[in-house]
Amino acid sequence: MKIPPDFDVSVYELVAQIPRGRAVSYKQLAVLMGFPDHARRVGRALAAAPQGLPCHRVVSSAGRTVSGWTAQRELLESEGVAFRPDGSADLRRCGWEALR
DNA sequence: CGAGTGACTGCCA
DNA sequence: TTGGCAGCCACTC
Repeated sequence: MKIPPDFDVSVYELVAQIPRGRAVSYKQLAVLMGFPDHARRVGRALAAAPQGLPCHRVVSSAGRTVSGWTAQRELLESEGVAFRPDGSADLRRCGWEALR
């Protein structure tokens, strides 16, 4: 499956829909948008994401915050996202579309 | 044009 | 449970 030119845009729109107090993994985003094998591509898209996008709500599948961005955890916590003692986001409780 | 790198994942020891 | 390793894709050197 090829990557459409509006792939990045789809990522942005999806991220913009993440409700406050929720977190999503790159893999989750890739799956929701129909590209389960392009989590890495999603990460690259977010690296170039425009300001104003709540990209801090996106973490790795293990719940790890973005490399080199320690403040991301603070932001999520201030929104009500639960974190584990090891410093990973609790996607089981605060995962978007994966909450149940 | 080949090699290296990264906001990733999943499998195996 | 934790750490190492191999696929993957796009971009830069």
